[in-house]
Amino acid sequence: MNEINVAQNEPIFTISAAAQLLKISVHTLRMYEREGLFIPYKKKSNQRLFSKADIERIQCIRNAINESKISINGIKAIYSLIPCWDIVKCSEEERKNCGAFNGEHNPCWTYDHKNVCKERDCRSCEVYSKYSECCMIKELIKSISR
Amino acid sequence: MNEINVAQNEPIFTISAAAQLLKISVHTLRMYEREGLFIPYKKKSNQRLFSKADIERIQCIRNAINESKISINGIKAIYSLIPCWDIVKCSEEERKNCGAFNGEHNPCWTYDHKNVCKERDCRSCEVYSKYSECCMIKELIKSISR
DNA sequence: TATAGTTGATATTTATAAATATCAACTATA
DNA sequence: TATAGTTGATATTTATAAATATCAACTATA
Repeated sequence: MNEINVAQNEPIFTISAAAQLLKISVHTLRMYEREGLFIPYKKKSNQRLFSKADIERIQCIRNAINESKISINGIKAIYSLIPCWDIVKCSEEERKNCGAFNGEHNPCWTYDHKNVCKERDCRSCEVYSKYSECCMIKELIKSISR
Repeated sequence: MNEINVAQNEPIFTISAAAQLLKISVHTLRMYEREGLFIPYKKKSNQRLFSKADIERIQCIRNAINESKISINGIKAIYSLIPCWDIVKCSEEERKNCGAFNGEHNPCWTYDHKNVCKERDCRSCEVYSKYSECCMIKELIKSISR
């Protein structure tokens, strides 16, 4: 009953398995990672592992690129609009010196964090994991404007 | 004193003048318009006219495409995240049937409006005119999350 | 310990978005 | 009323982002 039902965030797929599931090459996957579109789990040996949630996230990135014709830099710019400050509740002072808060080209998880985010693991941070789909970002903006 | 200082929103430049100022072709300008990136003023004869504000707006679009490498569809997706509903203060009911509120691919001003926006002229609407620069959109998201 | 898979880095190819060109019909302005 | 500019529509070119290929060194696993 639970050999099939693996937890959504359990890193179980190797890069080649992930590539097969997504029908793309391992090179493409590494390129997306280098661009900061996702953060895979890494073993001590530096080998990447992907969870089901990772696969879904990357599928969403694929759709944005191939169907919606949004360039990789466009996706990064959209990710940079996620109101992370509202989710992690960082201080005024912290925001002043935060590249993520002040930038508009890169997702927050691509920055070296000094503040409240330093202790956080971006991969399990709500900013990264919950709002991975483009449609979720607009929903988030809607929810904070209530 | 005021022959030089023309109002920012006065439509004074023909398409060829605008193209010269922006160092692009009139074809490219018409393409951007067809994509819904901007709305020029139109004379009764259907001829376009551009204001200084229009030129600035299009310069910002150019930078996004050429410097930031964001595709046209990427820019459209970013524009679609502008919380117009929070600016025009439309009702719950109106939001339910609004393509702009529910979509995530196109700027609100590219939709046929039925609601509160029907009476509004998008070109002079704050949603369109005030948040034309990409950096302003993040600022807007910040301001509504206070 | 041998084989299959992984790492990052760089170089090359390809797919296509963005830009340009061309057209005949229409409009502005001198 | 003649010329220069505009309109939209379609066809073509080009610039480059995205994808792929190749490499030697390293790691996993049977």
